[in-house]
Order: sequence, then C-alpha cells, then structure tokens
Amino acid sequence: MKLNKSVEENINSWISQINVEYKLALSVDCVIFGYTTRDMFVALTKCDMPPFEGDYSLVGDIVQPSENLDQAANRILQERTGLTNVYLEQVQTFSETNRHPLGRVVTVAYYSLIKLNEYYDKLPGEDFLIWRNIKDVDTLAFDHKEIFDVCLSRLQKQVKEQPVGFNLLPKKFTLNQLQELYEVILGVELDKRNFRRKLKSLNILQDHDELQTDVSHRPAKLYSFNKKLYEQRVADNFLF
Amino acid sequence: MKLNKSVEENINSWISQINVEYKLALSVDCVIFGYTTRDMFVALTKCDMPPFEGDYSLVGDIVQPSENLDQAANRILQERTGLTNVYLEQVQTFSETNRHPLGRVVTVAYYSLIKLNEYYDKLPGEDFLIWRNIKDVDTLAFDHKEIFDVCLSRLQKQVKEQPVGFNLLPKKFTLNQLQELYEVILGVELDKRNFRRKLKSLNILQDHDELQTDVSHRPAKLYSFNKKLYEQRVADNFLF
DNA sequence: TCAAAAGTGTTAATGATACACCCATGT
DNA sequence: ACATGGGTGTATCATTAACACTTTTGA
Repeated sequence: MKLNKSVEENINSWISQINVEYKLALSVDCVIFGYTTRDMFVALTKCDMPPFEGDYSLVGDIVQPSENLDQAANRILQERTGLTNVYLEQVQTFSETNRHPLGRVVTVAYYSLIKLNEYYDKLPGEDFLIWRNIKDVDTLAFDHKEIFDVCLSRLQKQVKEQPVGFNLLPKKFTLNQLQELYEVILGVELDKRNFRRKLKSLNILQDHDELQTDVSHRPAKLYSFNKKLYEQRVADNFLF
Repeated sequence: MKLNKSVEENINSWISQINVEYKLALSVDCVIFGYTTRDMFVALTKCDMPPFEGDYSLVGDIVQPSENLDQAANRILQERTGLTNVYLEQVQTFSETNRHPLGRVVTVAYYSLIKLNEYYDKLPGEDFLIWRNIKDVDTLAFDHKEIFDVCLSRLQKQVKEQPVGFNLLPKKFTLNQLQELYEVILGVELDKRNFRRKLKSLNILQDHDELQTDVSHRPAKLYSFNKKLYEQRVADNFLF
C-alpha cells in the first residue's frame, strides 16, 4: 500500500496504530445515535488527519489483537461515552482500498443507541464528543457520510421490525414519547390513535398504572418494554 | 496472536498466505447457493487444515491488498465456479479471535446466487467443488456452519423483500417454477392462486406470450423479471 | 382416455388508514 | 377559565388466507 508522503509525515492518533508492516488494518466505526425529546443526534469527533482536517468523523478505533468486533465496538463506546451495556448492532463492512489516507484500513460499521436524557451528565464535554442533529449531517471525513447513511437506513428498517427503539427511551415512558421517537427516526408523522392501537395489539408493553409527574398538563400513563412478553410473541408468531 | 505449535507445523494452502507478521488477516467466505429444479445446494470444499481435516468448508480466500471486498468475493466466485456477474450480497463479518486455527483471521461473509441448471456444464468437477443440498448441511469446518445459517436466514429475509430470487432461475421461467423456488428457499408451501395473484399485482413480470416446450403436459406461459418495471415500482411506492 | 401440471374466482378475516372530540391537570 | 397535551372509537379500504375445479397437452 503506497502512502502519500505528505500524509506519512503527519503524526496523529492513527498513524501510531497502523504499522505499515501490516498488509491491512481493521477498524470499527460507530454511528452513535443519541436521542433526547424530539431530537436525534449522532456523536462526531473532530478529525485532524489530512486531507480531512477540520471535518468531523464518526468515532472509531483499530481492532486490537485480543478482541473481536463486538468487543472493540463496546470498548470504543466505553472509552468515548463512559457507557457500558449499550445497544450495538453490526451493520456493514467498508473496504474501498483508498478509503483511508494512511493505508489499507477496512472498517466495520456499527450503530449504537444511547439515551441522552438519562446519561447526559455522564457524557464527556463538547470538545471530546460533538452531538450533531442527524438532520444537519452533511459532509464527514473519509467515507463516513456513506457509513452514516447506511447505518441510519438500517436503524429505520430495524425500528419497524424489532423493538430496538426502547433503547433510546428511559425505562418507563409514555406512549406519546414512544410515538415521537418513531416519528423522529422515520422522519414521518404518525396517527396517534392508530399508533396506540398498533402498539397495544403487539402486547409487548407493560402498563405500570403509574403516571407522569411534573408536567403542567394531564399526566400520561407510564409503560415499559417487557422483554419476556416480546420473546414469547416472537416464539409464537412473528412480530411487527 | 499465539499459534498452537502443532498447527503451525502443518503447511497447507492457507499458511502461505497468512504471514504471521500481520496482526490480522482478512478473508471473504462465500455461501454460494445453487438452485436447480426443486433443490437448493450450497457449494462446499474439502478442508485439509487441522483440526478440521475431512470436514467441509465454505469457499473463501484472503483479501488481496489491491481489492475491496466485493472484488475479492467476485474473484473467489470466478476462480471457483468460472462464473462472472454473479449476484453477491455482503452479509456479516465474523471475528472471534479463535475462529481460525492459524491465527487471527476476520472474515466477511457473502452469499451468492447461481443458476445450476444453466451453468452446470461450466462448473468444475465434483472433487473441486461439492454441491450439498442445504437440507443436509450439518457440521462445517471453522465457524462456517454459523456463517451458513446466518446467510441462509438473510437470503430468506431478502427474498421476501427484494427480487433476488430471479437470479436463481433462467431468464424465462414459469410461475410454477418461481413458486417452487420460493417454497424451497422459505421451506414452506404456498398457495398457488394466492402466489400468482400476488406476483401479478406486483407488476414486475413480463409476459412473453411464449410457452414451455418439451413437457409432457399442458405447457405453461413463460415470464421474465422486468428490471425497469421493478425500479419504477420502487421509485413510486415500496415493494413486496 | 389417462396422467400431469396449468390455470382460474370468491369469500372471510385481518390489518391499515383516515378522522374529531372530550378529559385531566397545572397555572 | 384556559392552555396543554392525554386519551379514546368507528367506518372504509386494502391485503391476506383459505379453498376446488376445469383445461390443455403428450403419451
């Protein structure tokens, strides 16, 4: 793999990890989706690598010899957000030979889902991780815009087929919060009554007979996702 | 990556390609599905690598420095079957650190679809590639059984959402041939009248006003998949 | 004339869509 | 009392599922 000389001279956090003796480096790039009321964000970080200085990139890292891809993705999540037990989903592997200026880096894309409300105080400051509204993502370093688009499409598909959305809400939530989440992810408006009928018919929500507090209007009932009901339903029929 | 000494000593077709200086090798493994009337096969090859001597494995190879993953998959297909322009779909990347006895090999799984009827005479002999009925796949070398299962599930899902099945049939086919294909892939029986109504309503088939020949019963009409109609339909609404 | 697969319609059930008003709470 | 979001039902339409007989051809 030929390296551009001017690129080789630029030392940064990546070059120390890509031994030019390797034929190939493997990395994991995470599209970290963070949700908070009515807004979906993606975690970005500033890129200091030519020719992408000043651009933003997804967060990623080289896969270490001792770890598999899921472990690498979890480590990256932990290092960048401090969070463990985050929902992670492998999406696709990107391998264009010239996709990385430092040499041959094949990257495995993951998306992950984070409740920004709940964990915001735990998350590092703005200069370490930038949370960009997904509606405002235009260009990114490397092929990261393509990776972002593919991961967002995958999320949109999965949210219609599997109960992944609950990873973006607090344990207990109202039906309207859930509907708003679906609307933000899918970028469409949904009918309130049809949405409720649909979700209740799925029979995967647990009613806690508990109400919202601290709202200046009629408080809504709180529900939670019941994994056991879900698995039972999957075993019986299909779902969604 | 520590190598088991007894394994290191066994020279075979892989060890020459996995330089122990690399931290990691990247490979592509293909689940090559071949279809012929009422039967779906997968291409296997005999494995001579301890501890899997005598087992069968999927066909795969190391990704070369000059090629991306799709190119590697196409090359493997070409080398093993002689076929080009084969339908290929990247499925998932497998990365357990101990999945390969010779060291760290991360593999990207693809599935591909081949018309066995049409190309059977072009395919290499039995000792080079073994075509095993997918119903008879039990154990495979490495983690290849898991890869096979994941790829088969993916095919079953995609065939319900996209027009991939047509890659397994000759250009012109009868509606019953198409139905049999779906039944074999999905492992279920379908209702003839409902199947026909459904497919005609999709409006992606072209009627050639042509009949089967050489059959000892009433000949069926021949249809072909019309890509333009399909793309138009995708542009308008959704599909399937 | 027989065997073998081709071809064709209707009904019932289910799921999806469209749509408007009253309710409970805090201020 | 008012502003805010919470909560509910019905009618229509589209899709899916279940089901059996006649037709055409070659042997």
